[in-house]
This record gives sequence, C-alpha cells and structure tokens, in this order.
Amino acid sequence: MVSSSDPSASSARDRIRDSALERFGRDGVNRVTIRAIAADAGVSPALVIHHFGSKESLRKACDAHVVALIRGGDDAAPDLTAMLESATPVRRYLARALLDGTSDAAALFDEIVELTADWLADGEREGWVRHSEQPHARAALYVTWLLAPLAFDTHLARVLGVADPHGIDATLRFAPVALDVFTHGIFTSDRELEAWRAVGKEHGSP
Amino acid sequence: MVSSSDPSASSARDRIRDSALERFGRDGVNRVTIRAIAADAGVSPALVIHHFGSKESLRKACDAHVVALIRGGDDAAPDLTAMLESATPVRRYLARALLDGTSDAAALFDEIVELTADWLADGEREGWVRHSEQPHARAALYVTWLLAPLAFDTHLARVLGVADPHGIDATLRFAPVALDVFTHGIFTSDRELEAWRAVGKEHGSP
DNA sequence: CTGCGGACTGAACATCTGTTTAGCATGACG
DNA sequence: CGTCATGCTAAACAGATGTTCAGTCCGCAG
Repeated sequence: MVSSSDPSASSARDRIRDSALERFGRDGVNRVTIRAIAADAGVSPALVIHHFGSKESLRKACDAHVVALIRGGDDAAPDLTAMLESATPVRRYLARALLDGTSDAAALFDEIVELTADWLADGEREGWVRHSEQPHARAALYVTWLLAPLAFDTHLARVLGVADPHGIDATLRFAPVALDVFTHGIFTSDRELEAWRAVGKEHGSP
Repeated sequence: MVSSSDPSASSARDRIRDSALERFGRDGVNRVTIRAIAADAGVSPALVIHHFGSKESLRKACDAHVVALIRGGDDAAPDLTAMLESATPVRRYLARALLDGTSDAAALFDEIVELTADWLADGEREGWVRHSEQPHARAALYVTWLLAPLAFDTHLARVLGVADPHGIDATLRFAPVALDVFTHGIFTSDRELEAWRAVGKEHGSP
C-alpha cells in the first residue's frame, strides 16, 4: 500500500515508535500493550517485535529518541528549557520515564541537574542568582520543581480549571506564578527557616 | 496457627493491606501481583481475594486507609504536614496514587490544595506570607513542590548521595534548602519575571 | 524471468495473573 | 456430639499479553 517512495508518509518503524512514545507517556509502560501500539500505528503486533525485538527494547528506543530530541541535533547540551519546549508527548514521556526510573532517564536527570547547577553558579557569579549554602542540592530541587507540574499535570489541570495543562495558554498563565516564587519567595520572614535550622541543631547535638 | 485470641499478631487482613500498601507504593499498582502481596503477608493468593474481593478493591482499601491515616483520627482536616510526617510507606503510596491518578487521591489532592490556600491566605492577612496575584494557583503549585521530592525520590537520593531519601537525616539536611527558596527566592531581580510577563502580553494582544 | 532479502501478517504458543471453586481445619453453639 | 460459620488453602480456570513461526507480498539485482 504505502510504498517506500512516498516521502510524505513516515516509515512504519517511526510510526510504531511514535505511537509507543505517546501511549507510554500517557498511560505508563506496563499499562500499554503491544497490540494497542500496533493498532495505533496501523500495523500488526508482530511487526512491532520484528522491528524492535521486544517491548523492553522498544521502550529503550523511545528513551534514546527522547534523549536525542532533548539533547538537540547540534550541541550535546541537554537543557531544561529544551525539554520544556519539546512537544507534549515527548515531555510526558520523559516525565513518566523519570517517575518509572529507567536508567536512560536517570542519566538524563543527572545531566540536567549538573547543567542547572552550572547555570545557577554562573548566575551567582554574575549577580542575578542568590547565594546558596548548598548549591548542588538547590539545583536538584529546582529541577524537580520544574518537573513537578509535568508529573502532577492532571491534578493541576483539575484544580486550576484548565482543559489542557500543556497548552501555551496554561503555560503563559501559570509560569509567572512559579517565577514569582522563584524571584520573591513565599514567606516574608526567616521565621520558618530559622525554626527548621533550630530543629536541625537540636537534632545534631543532643 | 495464629489464633484470633493472640493480640500481638496483626490480623491477616491487615497484613495483606499493609503488604499491598508497601508494594503498591514502591512499584506501582500494575507491576505488583496478588501473588507477591500474598507472599509478603504469608498467606495464599486466594485469601487476598477472599478478604478484599478483587485487586481493584484492595487498592481502594489502601486508598481509604491512607486517607484515614492522613486525615487523622480526631479532626477531619487533612494536612500536608500530617502527610509529610506519615510513615514512609504511606507517603510513598500517596505519592504513587497521586501520580497514577486514582479518584480518592485526586479528592485528597484537592482538599490539601484548599487547605493550603486557606493557610497561605491566613499568612497573607497576618503578614508572614507575601501577596500573590494568583493565590489559588500559587497554593496548587506549592503543594506540587512539596510533593516533588517524594515523586522523584530515587533521583534526588542518587544525585545528592544519600542512602535513604525519606530518612530524618536527609529531611533535616535538605528541608532548609527548600525553605530558603520559599523565603528568599532564587533570583535577585525581576528580570526573568518581567521577561515572562512581556511574552504573555505580547501573546495576549498580537 | 529468477531468486533473494526485507517488510509485513495471521495464527498459534507460552506464560503470567486475576479470579473461582471445592474443600479442609477449627472453634462456637445448640 | 453434630453442624455451621469462618479463616484459609490448593488447584484449576480464563483471559490477557509478549513472543514465535511459517508464510505472503514486493521491489530489485543478476
């Protein structure tokens, strides 16, 4: 039917991978069947195995594809910005992969934290980022906080009353809220912070 | 063997529920088999069904149990603090339930956001919380940020080099980092914030 | 044309897994 | 003592699911 000389149609292999990406990200790997992926891609379940060998290999291929997309074609620098600007299925897949704890995703997470730490260190040197006593921990926390809305997207959408939490409208509306906290904080005084520090000291030398 | 008159041993029903709670939270519902739960509890798979009817009912029983624990016995007020002070398996289960999107967890999430919004509103009135242009969105975001370290616990543990991310030591070490951001922010100027606002206006009236 | 290699499929296979069923032990109650 | 409910189990069942197998179709090199 679809000849290989037709440039408009993507190859069956790519369609399978894209369908898997979509479903894996939306429902989680274990809830997705090869038959469902095959149906989405319009092929037989056997072809999925023919091209990828196994479901696990297919998942790894999705990992690799997403990592390649986020790392970008030219430079080898992954970036949270690049990630957050990726297409919705890609973002959802990555968030899901991080939550499921695949090894490729773990490596990517580590890389992103490193780059974020460097970025914050630059900002600190240049004066637009505040000093931190634990810069590495802060970078890691910052990354998880940027990922949090991705992980809890359905809950945020419901609570905030938006239809598509990944849409540009929702992003433009709620990104300033996060940025406001990142810029001015939430609490006006050191009261809570000092309370925690006191607990820590009390616990450290009893 | 274990007679019902022995008060030291918990009932098989409770052991099944606790085993399920533990495994569901650690691995996710789909990856856990009834046989594994039964083995953990030291009973037969059939007894799991005998007591709970089905795997789905067992999951709902876990939901209800966790919700009851977090809501507390006396007052009907769930609280993020109560949740974060819960035992590790309970916390992990709730985080997993929120990520999997069960209906009970969704209701609990909504409740927690409401209470957090009230709490922040109180703080704003009393002067220890900064003003927000979107207080409800800020409350929701705040909740997801407190949940984020739970969701990405394995990655944080790896990156920060701690063995048990849920332990008291890790909490005492890293909670001040979060609180520092919540108190002082990360960025020193409104530059990033203004940039976003500009994008929003540009997008809003092209 | 002939043969070959790769894309592709329908059907079957093997296994895993939630659930059912029939039955066993034990203690309570008449 | 009989029997009846209850907690519990072993074994089997049924459906889903990842994977294999044998074979078809088709473009193409020789």
